[in-house]
Formats: sequence, structure tokens, C-alpha cells
Amino acid sequence: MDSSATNRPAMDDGTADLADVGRRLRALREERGLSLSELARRAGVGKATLSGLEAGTRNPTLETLWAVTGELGVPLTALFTRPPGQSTEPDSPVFHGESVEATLLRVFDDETVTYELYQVRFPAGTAQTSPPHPPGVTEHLTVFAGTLLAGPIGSLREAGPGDYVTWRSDVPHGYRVIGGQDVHASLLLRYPRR
Amino acid sequence: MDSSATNRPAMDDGTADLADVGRRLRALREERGLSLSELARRAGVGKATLSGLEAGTRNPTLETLWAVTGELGVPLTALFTRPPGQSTEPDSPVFHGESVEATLLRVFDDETVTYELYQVRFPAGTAQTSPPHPPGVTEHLTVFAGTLLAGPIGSLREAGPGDYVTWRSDVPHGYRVIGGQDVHASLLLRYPRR
DNA sequence: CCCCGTCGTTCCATAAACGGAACGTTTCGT
DNA sequence: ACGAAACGTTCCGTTTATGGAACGACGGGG
Repeated sequence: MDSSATNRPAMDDGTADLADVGRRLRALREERGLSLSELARRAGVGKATLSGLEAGTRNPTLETLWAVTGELGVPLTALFTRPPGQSTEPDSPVFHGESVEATLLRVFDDETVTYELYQVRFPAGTAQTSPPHPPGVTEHLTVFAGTLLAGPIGSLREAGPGDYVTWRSDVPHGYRVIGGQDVHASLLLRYPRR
Repeated sequence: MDSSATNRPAMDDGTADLADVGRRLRALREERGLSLSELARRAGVGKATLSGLEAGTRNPTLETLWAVTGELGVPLTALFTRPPGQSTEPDSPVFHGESVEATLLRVFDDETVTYELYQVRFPAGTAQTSPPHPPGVTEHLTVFAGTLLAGPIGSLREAGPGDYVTWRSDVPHGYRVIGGQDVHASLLLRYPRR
């Protein structure tokens, strides 16, 4: 499905498959001591729906998810956010250790422009290049910890804690971590609209 | 603006309705310069599906949402974040100054330094001064929308959309909004520790 | 022991979300 | 000016998510 040429940072929103969502939902229900039947009745959904949802054999509708999470009193995000403690699989450190993690903090829509604010983490040793974005897009990186080179390929700039780097991202650009420390940074993407 | 120890991303995922999700999805698509047809093709969903989804006339399936947001490169959460200017979660750390509204997005604790990332909103016409902070504290302001003067009193600098201003805040400093537009910005506070 | 209420799963007809095709419109390049 | 391509919307047959009902399993009380 995603086999196209799109290259994007690995979004750590805990995106999982239907089975994971089902497990999380069941855990949330059982924490509250609710039976499946009772939660289904309160949320106004069928028992079959909830049963299949928790088993991971159904592909729920957004309204169904809203109904259930609303009754559980949790935001929809709770179904996709990993509970603390099992954030990463212990037996697959390679994938987590070598990919950039980006979490979308905010999206700001304006009449003429949109901003996306990410918190990103580059593990030590990371080097990644990104293809050009549409014209006019700019990136604004504020470093919190660690040091890296970032910017357009060929004119990378060094940025350490507290530093701020910006560049037009309609050309190939990338990042390379310097030193043995992970880099934490805030990345602001600016998308002007015609 | 106090530094409470709560490390909690104030991610609005309010209870939006289908029309809101559709609007947000359309905005995310258009800021990338993608046509509806192309996004549908890349994401592997029907054009009718995407059209109805953006119009708010459909009740999408979780797999459909994953396909589309995955292709857009945003977490599912991006569809549920409120547009700026709306109220935030009731228990999120929101601080109201005279007229400034600041929301703590993130706290980063390091061995030697602490960062606090805020999203702030200065209503049009706002002018406010802040007393000095402890020595070594710096402020880093990234403007999202609107224009303002910010920095130490006596050497205010102008900053418009996309601009970045920083200053040492161990002296009296302040902000003054220019023009009739509200200012949205990201404010990073850096607290070095001995 | 038996009854009865509740548990979670499975079966089923209905409603609706889905993808493909056709449509009218707009935007190009020739 | 014309034709071709791409745009977003609408129509339509197929697929599938849904809620109600029926099911067997379990457990407590009379």
C-alpha cells in the first residue's frame, strides 16, 4: 500500500493494526470493571460490534469508535497511544534505533498558510535525506538536546542545544547527527497556500 | 508563566464531528498540493470515498483513515486537533497572563537544562512586560501568524510569520502586537541548571 | 438440583461504506 | 479555438460493518 516513493519520518503515533486497537480497547474496558454487554449497551452499539472490535476481526467506523471511547471517558487517541512501559518491542531494537521519530504536536491553519509543529528525535548516528517538498515550504528546527547537521544537501549547518536552523525544503535536504547523543528538536513545517 | 512539573503534551483531540474531520483532511491534502484524485490513488481508496469523507457525508472506516493519513504522513491524531483559537483540554496546563494565553506543549528534562515548549497566543493590541527570570534563562519565539515586537525592553525586535526571535530573559522583557491580527507563536523556554 | 440472569460469541438481515465508472467542469498544451 | 487530460462530484453494484436475536457457558440462589 505504502510502497510508493513517499519518504516521510516514522510517525510515532503508536499506529497499530486492528488487533492492537482491540487489545487496548479490551484493556480499557476491563480496567473499569465493565462487562462487554454493559459497555455495548451504554455506548449504544451492538454486542456483536464490540465483540468483533475487541477481537480485532472488525474494521470499525469512526462513529463507532467515538461512541465507545466516549463512554469509556478516554480520548480517541487512547486507542492508538502505546501505554507507557511497552513503548518499544525489546526484540526489535534495530528498527527503532535507526529511524527518525516524529510526533505531530500541533497543526495551525491560517487563511494563507499552514504550520505543522513536530517534536522529533534523531537517534545517535542517524543520517537521513528527504526528497524536496512543494515550492515555498520551509522547515524550522530548534534543537533541544544533542548536536546535528541539518539543512539542504551541500550546505548543512551545525546546530546544538538552543540553536535554530531554517531552510527552504523544496530542495533535497537532510539531517546527520553528530556525536554520540540523541538529538531532540522541535521541527516546524510551513506550508504556504496559493 | 510557571514551570509546573507536569510533562503532558496538550494534544487537543476534542470531540469533533465528521464535518470537522473532513475539513481538516482537506486542509492537510491541499497544503501538500495534492489533488483529490491523486491522493485517492496513492492511498488506495476510491475517489468517491475521499470526496465524501472530505465533505463530511461519510462515516469512514478505521482502515480508510489509516490509508489516507498514512499517505499524508501525519498521525491519525492530526484529524482531531482543533483549529487554533479554540479552547484546549480542560486539564491541560494553560496559563492566562494579562491577556496572553500560553499552553505548555512539552517539557524536556536533561541533566543540565530544562526546556519548556509553549504555544502562545497574543490577541491583537496586546502589550505586556514580564519581570526578569533567573540568570541564564533564554526565550525562543517562533511566530506562526501575525506580527509583534518581542525581546528585552529597549531592544525589541519585530517578528512576523516564520520569524524566530530569541533573547536572554534575565532582564525585563515583553511583547507588543503589531497590526490587527492575533499572534500565534511557539515559545521555547530554556532553564539551565547549575 | 434446577432455575434464571448474565456472560461473550455467532448467525443473520439490513444499512451503509466501499471502489469503479460516468459525468460535467476546468485547465492546460497545441 | 480546439482537443486532451485532470479535476471533483455523483451514480451504482458490491462488499462489509452494523444491531438484534439466538446460542452455549458459567455462576449464584432458592
